[in-house]
Amino acid sequence: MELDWKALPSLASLRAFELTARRGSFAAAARELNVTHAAIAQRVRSLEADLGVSLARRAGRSVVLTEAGTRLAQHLTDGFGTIADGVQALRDEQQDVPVQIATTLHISQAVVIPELHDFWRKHPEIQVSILPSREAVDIVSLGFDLAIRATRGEPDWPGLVAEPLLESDIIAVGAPSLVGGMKDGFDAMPWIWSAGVGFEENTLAAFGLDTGALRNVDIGVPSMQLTLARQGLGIAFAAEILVRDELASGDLLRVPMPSPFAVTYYAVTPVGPIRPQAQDFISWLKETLARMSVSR
Amino acid sequence: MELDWKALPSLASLRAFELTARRGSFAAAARELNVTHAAIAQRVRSLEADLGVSLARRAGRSVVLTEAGTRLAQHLTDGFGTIADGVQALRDEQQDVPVQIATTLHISQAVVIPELHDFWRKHPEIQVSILPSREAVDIVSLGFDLAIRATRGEPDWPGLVAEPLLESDIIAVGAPSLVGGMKDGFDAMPWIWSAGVGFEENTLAAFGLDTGALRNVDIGVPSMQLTLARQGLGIAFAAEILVRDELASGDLLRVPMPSPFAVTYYAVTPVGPIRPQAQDFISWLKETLARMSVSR
DNA sequence: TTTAGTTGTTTAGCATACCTCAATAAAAAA
DNA sequence: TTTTTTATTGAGGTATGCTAAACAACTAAA
Repeated sequence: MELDWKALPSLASLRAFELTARRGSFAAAARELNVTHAAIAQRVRSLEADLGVSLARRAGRSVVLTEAGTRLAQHLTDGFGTIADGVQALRDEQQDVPVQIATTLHISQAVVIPELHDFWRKHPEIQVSILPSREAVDIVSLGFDLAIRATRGEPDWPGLVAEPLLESDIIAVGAPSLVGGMKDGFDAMPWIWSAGVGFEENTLAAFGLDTGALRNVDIGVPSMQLTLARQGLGIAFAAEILVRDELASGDLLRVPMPSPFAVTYYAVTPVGPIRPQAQDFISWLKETLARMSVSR
Repeated sequence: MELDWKALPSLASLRAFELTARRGSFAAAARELNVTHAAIAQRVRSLEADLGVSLARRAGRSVVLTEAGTRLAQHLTDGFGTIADGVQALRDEQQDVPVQIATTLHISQAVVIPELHDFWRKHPEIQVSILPSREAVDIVSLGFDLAIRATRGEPDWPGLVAEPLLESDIIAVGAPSLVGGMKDGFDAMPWIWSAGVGFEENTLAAFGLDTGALRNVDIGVPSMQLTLARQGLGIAFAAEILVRDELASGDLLRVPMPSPFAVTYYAVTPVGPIRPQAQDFISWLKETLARMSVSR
């Protein structure tokens, strides 16, 4: 005989009775389900009425199952136990898999890694795996839980969901030896950028610079740009949040040019459900960045 | 590990997903649960969000389970199957037990038995067992499902629940040879009743008769009273509903005295749940008696 | 015995989990 | 192509199941 849902009483009633049977009283079951004992009593009575069988007799202060009730409770405990096992297995097997995060080297070094100890303190059971990569990878087919990406304006990543984390100005920075004391004339200095990369050329244009006439230090590897700037080889631009520490320490100086625009950092996830661990990480990241943001 | 209810997602969501898994589409599951397919889609998505795992992917016109979904569905089908088996076993074992009805000979002969074919036509699977008894028996300790009892005024049977079925006037009847043509002087006729039975003496008093001066035919067995009346041995009183057929056929004539009061028939059940079969019988009885009542 | 604490019962009223409705999109069948 | 079936989404409604509160019944401690 195949499972027929129409023949089953309300699942809430079955749940209430199952726990009552194991705990021996309505009150105990109620505490465990976070409801009042009146609710449990109602469900059990409704189940009795539905089945037309007395399941529990009130014996003084607690309840005693009838013979029929005992047999039913056994089936319920077995059945719900199987269900709980299946759910638990699904949850367990994800517990071990680390949260896989794709992001750029800059973001991970400047923002995520320095604060990670705080996350591990709050969620010691969650493994985190960060993969820094040069360009945006396909997190869906590679099985990543999320990426941290920045973009100017509205995000447009098809098949992905973007949740805003933080907004940060794009600023120009250079080594103190290069920038110190200067007020203008920065278009005569060497700028560190990659020719042919649309975003970088657009950014320079937004600074009011002519990419054609500019002296260009092209290292080809974006992750090295700030390193070069720190060594005084030229002026680079970056999101303020990424260089804040170096500005504070004096390793870099801000070039006195107004920020042409800001970029927004997003937590990007595949459409569909998000693993609880990944959700925990995103929530933590959002809080952390918000805290960093106000302390600017 | 013991079953922990707090770790389980909503049971409605699990139910929706289980049936979706077996039927292969939201729409099919929705039809079987008598809900819209939008409801199913919502439940499944909520389950996915809760677990943080994709369970079903859209594959063209229907849905295909993911690997995780397949495993979960197996547990769910097993678990809910066990539960359904337990419930079904409880229902089956009552199916065979007949509905046990305690009532008086009069009521069963005049009201229940003549209409029983109609009940069997509507509920061929329900067994009915009628026990006619002289006085009210303890239906709780004897395990009866219900009794049919009449009383004047408000019912008062402790430990029992009484549902009104029908009201019927108490009238006086006699054989045509005895009553035919007479207009009054019935207090001079022999009356059939049992001395010492409170209800019968009160009834006579209500008719305006003096039990002390009345000629008394006391047969001792209430079930024989109407038989004696039919044979012309005296005048008896009874509820109108019980003698209607004999009045119609002319076997009995109504004595032209106004009815002093009416009695109400009740379906009486033990407190607590009522077996579905017994409930079916009571519902049928109520309808049947209501139909008989209006055709008076 | 009295008193205090725990538990079950009942009712009315309320809240929210779950559903319907309606409009859209997309795939398969006709 | 048009028609039919199915999934998706968001807004809004409602029935199930809950809370609240007052009571009754029992137990155990004072």
